[in-house]
Amino acid sequence: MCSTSAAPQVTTSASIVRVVLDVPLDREFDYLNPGLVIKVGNRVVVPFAGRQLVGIVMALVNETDIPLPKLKAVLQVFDDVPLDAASFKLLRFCADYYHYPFGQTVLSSLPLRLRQIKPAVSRKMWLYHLAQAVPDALIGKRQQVLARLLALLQQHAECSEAMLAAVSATWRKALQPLLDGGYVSRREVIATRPSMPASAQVPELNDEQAAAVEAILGRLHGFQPWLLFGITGSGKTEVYIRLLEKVLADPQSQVLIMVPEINLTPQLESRFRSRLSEYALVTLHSHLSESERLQNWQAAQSGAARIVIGTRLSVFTPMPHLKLMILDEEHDSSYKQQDGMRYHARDVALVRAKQHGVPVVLGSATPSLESWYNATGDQEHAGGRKPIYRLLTLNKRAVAQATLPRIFCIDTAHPPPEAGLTPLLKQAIEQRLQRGEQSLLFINRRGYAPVLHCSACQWLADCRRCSAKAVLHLRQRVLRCHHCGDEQPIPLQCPSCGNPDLRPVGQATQRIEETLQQVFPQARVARVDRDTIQAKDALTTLLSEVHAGEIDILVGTQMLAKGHDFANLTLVGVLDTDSALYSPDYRASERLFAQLMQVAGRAGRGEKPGEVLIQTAFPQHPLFTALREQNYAEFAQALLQERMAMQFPPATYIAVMKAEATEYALVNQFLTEFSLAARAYVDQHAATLPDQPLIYDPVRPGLARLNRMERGYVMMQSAHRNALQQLLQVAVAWVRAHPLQAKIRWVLDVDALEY
DNA sequence: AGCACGCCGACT
DNA sequence: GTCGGCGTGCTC
Repeated sequence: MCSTSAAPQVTTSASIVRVVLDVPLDREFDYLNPGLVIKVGNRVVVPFAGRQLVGIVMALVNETDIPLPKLKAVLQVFDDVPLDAASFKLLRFCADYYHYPFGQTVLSSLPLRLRQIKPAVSRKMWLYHLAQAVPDALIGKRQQVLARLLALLQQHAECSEAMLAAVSATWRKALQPLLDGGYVSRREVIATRPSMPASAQVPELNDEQAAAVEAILGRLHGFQPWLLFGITGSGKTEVYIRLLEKVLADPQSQVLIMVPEINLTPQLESRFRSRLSEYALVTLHSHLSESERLQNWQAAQSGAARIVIGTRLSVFTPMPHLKLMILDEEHDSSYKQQDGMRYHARDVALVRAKQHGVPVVLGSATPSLESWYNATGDQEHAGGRKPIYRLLTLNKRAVAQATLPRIFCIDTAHPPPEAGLTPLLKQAIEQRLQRGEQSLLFINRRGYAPVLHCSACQWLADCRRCSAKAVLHLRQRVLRCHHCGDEQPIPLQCPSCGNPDLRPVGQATQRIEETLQQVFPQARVARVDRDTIQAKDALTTLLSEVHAGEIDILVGTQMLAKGHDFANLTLVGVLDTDSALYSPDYRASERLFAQLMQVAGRAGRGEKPGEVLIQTAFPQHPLFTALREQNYAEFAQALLQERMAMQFPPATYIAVMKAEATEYALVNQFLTEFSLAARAYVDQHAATLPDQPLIYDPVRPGLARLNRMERGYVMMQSAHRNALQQLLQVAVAWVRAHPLQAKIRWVLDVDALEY
């Protein structure tokens, strides 16, 4: 059949299979079908450069440009079709927008089990029921097993596999004819973990919450982004629950809820489980085992799971009946993927909602400036941008008695703090101890002290692999780099001048914990940071101790900032955040404000009023003025004006070409050539581009060396997304063809948050 | 990204 | 004499 004649290469039937693979080559690969039954969307195993890979069939074709002798045959086909058309559309958009190879985009959206060659055995659970009366004639006299199965099905509305298996080990085989004949049907069930005892306590909505619910429910059909701007404790979760109750009442519906880090917000999951216990709920996050992940993913993909709660990756989970998306804590930077395809789950969610024609709710007490801009538009300039999102505001705390915490700054300039603590803060802690209330001290630095210093020659301990200081960890007796994890022994004397008097300088969690124990010997002090919370449920254990009142003072990093409700916690102390006030990173103050609002929200969640004391040398800083008034809107407006003036996002769109190598000279050469080529493109196409993107010279990031790699980047910026995208397409093609690209590591970060 | 093919140093 | 170092080049 196949001729050996020259081009054009044509075969007589659709015997060529076009496949995408998890390789950094942005194209499809053709294989011969050796006579297997293959459908578009199937997973196949194919030979590729001396190994075997799993690919996804994109098309079945008759012709190929590849010389026939080069074509290899598909080795194996799995009969599942994991991704639907809507998923491919979303993945295609992302591959284009983030300039990432389509094959890698597609494959990385699948659970690991579906990317592996061994067949993915899914452990689905089914419930069986009688669909219609079975004529007696169908049951043979000797079919005792079948008769007993039937009796069981008549007794019960639904039978689990375990019930049927109790009849006979051969139940599957016996039942099959009735399933085939349509007399018995089955439905998939999701193995739900025992939910919390259904707390029948349904809180009443206050007027703001009710208005928000009503507004969103009034526009359930069609694409509509909402920004739910609600202060901490204003009851955003209750709003979500009410929305879900309404949306899920339609049996043909699914809801996707995204959270920053699910293991840090177990309370959200359990509230959904107990309040919406009649709906199958699955979670998708990094703490699942691979088989759980596969099972949950498949439950979402089949439509059996009605509620999916997941981290950023879940934005790609196929959901055939998706009707609503919710993205909680939308400002959280963990929605941005920091390796591989550097997508932002919030932005992808918006695109997905638009493609599906469904609403998307972004919730936050401190929205990202991007979302704030989209929800409020450009208020400063006449004829400026109109809002794209609808803004809903929750200004009141949901628990009526709970009042907002009072926020004060303690000036560290006048009476300098002793071992990190000002007298005023110590007094406040003392008061709480006397009243039997709890305090939380927030310091965003783990370890004992951030630097080790030689008093004689001013030497400071550096990381050996990074351009960063090594952090002193006294308990483990090491100097550790928080960027690369490298550890080195603590020197007994200064390596530079031999002076044995090396001193820890500055404060970190371990040291504050030690100080507190000295100052308040009777207090029960606990520390929460990545070093103490290594065991899987250490955090849960500790939190329950806090709830039980077994802890008086908590010291911790931002781990403590998120979503925990401590009714008896009435004091939050914030130590040493000044470095973020004058950081060169223009996003630092936005992040600091969000972080401080979040920790402040930990105080006074119950009926007792809370107090927040912030130690700072700059109490007059506008950030603190806005924080004291808890006026995010005003602060955001001021920041936004600044960004407009500086032409930083969200006033403009940016993309960053990042490169690293062991020699900076290589990085510099590559990036210099890159910026020249990019500028040449922009100059040549000035007439046709909607805007001339700005291309900066190569510069080094704040952390110039990381893990022995010298780093650099080129920033590209434009007020027009399309202009930037057109440039990026050419720029990436240029890089892929460049001889240096194999010698260095490069990545394009579209809408980069950090560089 | 991997893996193979390919030419130069210290080892059973 | 080989085992293996990782340089460059390709993958249907």
